[in-house]
Amino acid sequence: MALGTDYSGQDCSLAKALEVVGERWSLLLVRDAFLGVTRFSDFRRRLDISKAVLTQRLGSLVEAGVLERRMHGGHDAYVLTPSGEALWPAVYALMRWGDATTSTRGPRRLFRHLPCDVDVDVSGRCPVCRATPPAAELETRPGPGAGTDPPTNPLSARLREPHRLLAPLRE
Amino acid sequence: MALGTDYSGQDCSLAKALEVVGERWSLLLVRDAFLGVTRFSDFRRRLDISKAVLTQRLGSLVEAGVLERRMHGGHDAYVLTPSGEALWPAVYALMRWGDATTSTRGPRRLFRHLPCDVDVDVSGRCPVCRATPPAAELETRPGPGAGTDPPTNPLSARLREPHRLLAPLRE
DNA sequence: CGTCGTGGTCTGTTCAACAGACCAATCGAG
DNA sequence: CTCGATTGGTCTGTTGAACAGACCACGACG
Repeated sequence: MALGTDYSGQDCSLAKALEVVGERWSLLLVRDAFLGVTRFSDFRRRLDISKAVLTQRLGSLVEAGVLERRMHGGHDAYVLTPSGEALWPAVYALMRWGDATTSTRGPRRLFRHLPCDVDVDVSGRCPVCRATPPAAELETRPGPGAGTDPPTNPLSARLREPHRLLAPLRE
Repeated sequence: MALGTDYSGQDCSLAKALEVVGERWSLLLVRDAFLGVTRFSDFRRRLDISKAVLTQRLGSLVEAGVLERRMHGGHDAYVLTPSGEALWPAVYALMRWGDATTSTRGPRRLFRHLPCDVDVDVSGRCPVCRATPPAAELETRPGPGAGTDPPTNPLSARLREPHRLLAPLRE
């Protein structure tokens, strides 16, 4: 999308947002970052994306301030910045719409507000404390709409187990 | 994006959603549909998109059940279906993220909950009735972050005036 | 020392988006 | 009725992004 990525001349917040996260793969990378994926090769395993494009996407997300790249011994780690974490409501809303339109058995993934120990509602709000919790306070687990096939790789298996959002899966 | 539009093999609601609205232009078309745009030529005027691609995008949104095409005398009208209207929380969340990351003077557009006569908050909720109102109950107007240049065409000028979402601008 | 995993770059190909020409149907003005 | 403008497209040639896959440098491990 990159050439056209500049929806220039548009005085619109949505267009600005899409210039950053509207390209192919971008939001799926952000989603996996919320789930705890941090490494180049792990993003690749999850997404079946070409290396060149992954390099480019991670680079542009870093440049846009959505991800931060941390050198970490032998390997790198890409983690969400506060600005990237602020994408959570948008990611959640799109997931719920995807569930509503394509799943007959309910959400594929559920999110529990850890301090209150309840699942958030369809608008992302905690029914107990009535707040819209940030991703860091949520734990995710498969929902009734989740697929039944065995995961294709150990990484995806780990991502299916209940775990806190934003917690890196590897040190 | 269309070839790759099938994020196939992904058991993920976000991927399903992006297969429908993740292509270039799609969400901007949906945004304009919320603002009341219904006609082929009006989408074109707003978006500076090639005719062939617009034809294709409108077609795939209709096929996906997001838009409905109504023959209407000499011209056609594309209007949001209930499923399309359900995209409002996602569109709103992305707009707010776009504002937060690219606007220094606040939101470019504000949304008022008509029954309660108050602006909705950053999470899309009405501070009075505490509900997350559907788009049909909202009125929009320019916010403090809106651009100051004069609109490039009469259509965009009309879209700047306060008006109810989903209300067609033309009969 | 060989080999595996990591994190890339480079090359050739394919396919979607683009600009712009063209066109049939309809509508309003004269 | 005729003329021109508008609407809602289709078609063609070009460009550029995504893709598959080869290659490579570095470090860890056995």
